[in-house]
Amino acid sequence: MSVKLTQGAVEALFKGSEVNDPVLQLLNIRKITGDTGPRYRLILSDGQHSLSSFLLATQLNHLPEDNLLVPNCVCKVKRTITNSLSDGRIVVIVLDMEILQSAEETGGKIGNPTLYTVDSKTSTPQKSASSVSVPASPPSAAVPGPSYRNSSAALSPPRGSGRGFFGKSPMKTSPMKASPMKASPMTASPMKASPMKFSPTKFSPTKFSPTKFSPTKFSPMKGDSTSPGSSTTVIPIAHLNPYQSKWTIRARVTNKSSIRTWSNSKGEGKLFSFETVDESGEIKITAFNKEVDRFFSLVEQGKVYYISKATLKVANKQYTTLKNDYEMTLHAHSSIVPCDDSQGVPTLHCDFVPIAELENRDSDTIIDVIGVCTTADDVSRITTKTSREVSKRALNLIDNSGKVVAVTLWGEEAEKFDGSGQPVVAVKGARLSDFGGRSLSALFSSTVMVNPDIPEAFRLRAWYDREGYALDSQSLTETRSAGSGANMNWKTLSDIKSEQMGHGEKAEYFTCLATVVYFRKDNCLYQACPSADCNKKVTDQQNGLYRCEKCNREFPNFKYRLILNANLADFGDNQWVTCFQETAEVLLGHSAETLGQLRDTDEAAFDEVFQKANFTTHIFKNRAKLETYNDECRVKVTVMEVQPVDHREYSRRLLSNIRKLAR
DNA sequence: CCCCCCCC
Repeated sequence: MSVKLTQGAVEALFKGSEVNDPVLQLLNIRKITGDTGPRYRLILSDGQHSLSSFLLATQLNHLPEDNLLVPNCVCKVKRTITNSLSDGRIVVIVLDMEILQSAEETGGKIGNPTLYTVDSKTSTPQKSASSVSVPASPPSAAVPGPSYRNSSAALSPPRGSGRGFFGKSPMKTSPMKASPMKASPMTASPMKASPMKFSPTKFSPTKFSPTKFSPTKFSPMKGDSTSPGSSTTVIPIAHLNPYQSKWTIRARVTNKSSIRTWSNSKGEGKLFSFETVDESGEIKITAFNKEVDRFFSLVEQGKVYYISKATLKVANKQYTTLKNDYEMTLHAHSSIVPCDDSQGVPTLHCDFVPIAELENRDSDTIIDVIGVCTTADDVSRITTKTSREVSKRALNLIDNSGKVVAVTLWGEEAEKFDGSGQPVVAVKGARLSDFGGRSLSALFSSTVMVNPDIPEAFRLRAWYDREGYALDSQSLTETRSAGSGANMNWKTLSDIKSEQMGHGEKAEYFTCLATVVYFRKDNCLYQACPSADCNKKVTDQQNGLYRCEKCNREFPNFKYRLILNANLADFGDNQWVTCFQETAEVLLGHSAETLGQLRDTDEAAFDEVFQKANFTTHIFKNRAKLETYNDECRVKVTVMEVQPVDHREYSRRLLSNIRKLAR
C-alpha cells in the first residue's frame, strides 16, 4: 500500500499559507532539551521538498515518546502555525497530527525530496489566509453593545397566568369548563443572555473559511490606543496557541462566573473566569486579582469583545468541559475591548438531547437539555459533606418525547430561578446523574436559560400548550415522595371492576379523579368515646352519661366522629366509597364537631353543607380490599386522602382516561 | 495563581 504525499505542502507551510491536512513523511526527528522540558524537531517531506524547521507542539510529545512518530512514518498534519523568530528564522509548529502509516509499512523514503531553502531575509511568512490585520488596541467602549442584563423582571411572564388553580380549594364548577390556560408567552428573556455557547464540534479548524471570519471594521479610534500604528491579527479561537503572541480574538462571552476568593498554601487571592466563543471554537479566560478589578464589570455575559495580549496555557482537562486544549489567563498588559459589531460571532449552539434519550446515555456525561418546567421545588439550603451551605432547587422538565427529568440548580442560579408560568428552560452543559434513575445537575460551567429566544423553545411552548400539558408523562427521575408518578397508580372507576381490584391477598391502593355525586348524610355522624385514642361509638345512657364498651367506662361527654359514605363518579362508572373522619372533613369542608353541632341546632344549614360539597371534583387516593359481609363478597373502597385538583392536572387525567377508554 | 460542581 502506498500513500500519496501532498506535494508543495512544505513550501506552503513555510510561507504560512493554508494547506488542508497535508500528508507528509517524517525523515528525521531530534530531541531538543529546553528549559521547559523536551521538544522535538522534525524534518518533514512532501516528496518534493523536505524542511527541518518543524517543531512538535509539546502536547504531542507522547507521539515520539511512545515510538509512534519515527523516521519514515507518514503523517497527516492537521494543524500548524508558522512563526518567524526574532532572528528571522522560520519555525513551523505542528499542533495536531495523525500517523497514517508506520515506518515499517512505508518501508523507506518516498521520492527524492530536496532540502527546501530560501533566503531567510525575504522569507517572512505571509499572514495566514484566515488572518486579518487590525489595530492592536481597538477603541474602548465608546458605543455600548446590546445590553444583556439578567433582569429578573424579564424572566417571568405576566403573573396570574398558568397557575390559577394551584393551592386553591377544589373545583366547584363543572370540570368541563376548565380549559387549559395558555401559560407563559415567550416574552421573557433568557436567564443568562441569549447568545450562548457554541459547540465547535461541527467545525474543523483546518476547514476554517476566511470569508466567514470576516475582516472586522473598527469604529474610529478614540485615542486611547497605546500604539496607534501597530497592528495585530484577529484570529479564530481554534488557532490560538502558546507559540504565538501577537493576536486578537473577537469572541462572545458565554458564561461569566462571579468573583471567588481562594486561600491555600500557595497564597490567596481572587479571581473570576468566563468562557468565550467565536465561529471556530471556545476558550476559557481567567482573571486574577488586579485583573479582576480591571475587567470584572467590563466583561458582560453575551457581549462580544476584542481580547488580546493574554497568556495561553495548556488547559487542565480535569476542570473544563470546553473543547480547547488551551485556556487563557489575563495579565497586566491584556486588553479587552467591547466590539459593537457582533455579526458572525455565534450566539448559541446547543445539542439538545431528547429527555427520553437520557435513559440511554451514560452517567456523568455532559449534555444539553431543553424542556417545559412543569414544576419547580422551592429553593432550599443544604449543607454539603464539606460543611458548606449551598442553595438548591430542583425542576421538572418535560419535552415532546413525553418524558420528564429532574434538573437541580445550585447557588445563585437556584435562588433566582422563577418557574412561574411553566417556562421553557434550557440547560447547556448539565451533568447526567443516575440519582433516582436518571436526573440532571447544573454545574458551574452550565448555562441556564429561561424562555430562550430559540426555535426549539418556541416549538416546545407550542407543543406543551396544545397537547403536552395533558400528557400522561413519566419521569426518568424516581423520587420516593408521594405525588410523583410511580406510586400514584392512576385508575378510572371502571378499572375497579374490570381489573378486580382488591381481590388479591393484599389491599390495593390507587388514585382516581372523580366527582362526588351523592353523600349518604344520614348516620354519617356518630357519638364516639372522648378518650384520645378511642373512637368507639358510645351509648347514650339517657342520664347525661355516655358509655364506652371498649374502655368499659362512662363519660359525661362524647365527641362527634364522621363515617361518610359517598358515591363517586367519573365518566365511565361510579363507586361507593367510605370516608373516615379526616377525609370526610376535607370533603365537607367542616370539622366533625361543627357538623355535629349544626345537625343538632340548624338542620337546614347542615343540609346545605352537603349540597355545597356535592358535585365537587377531587383527586382521591384510595384503598380497595375485598370484604365479606353477610356471606356476600364485595370490594370495599376506603378513601385515604382527598386532594384538590388544578385545571392542568384535571385536563391531563381526563385526556389520559379518555385514551384508556378508547383502547 | 483557581479547579467549589454539592443534597436527597
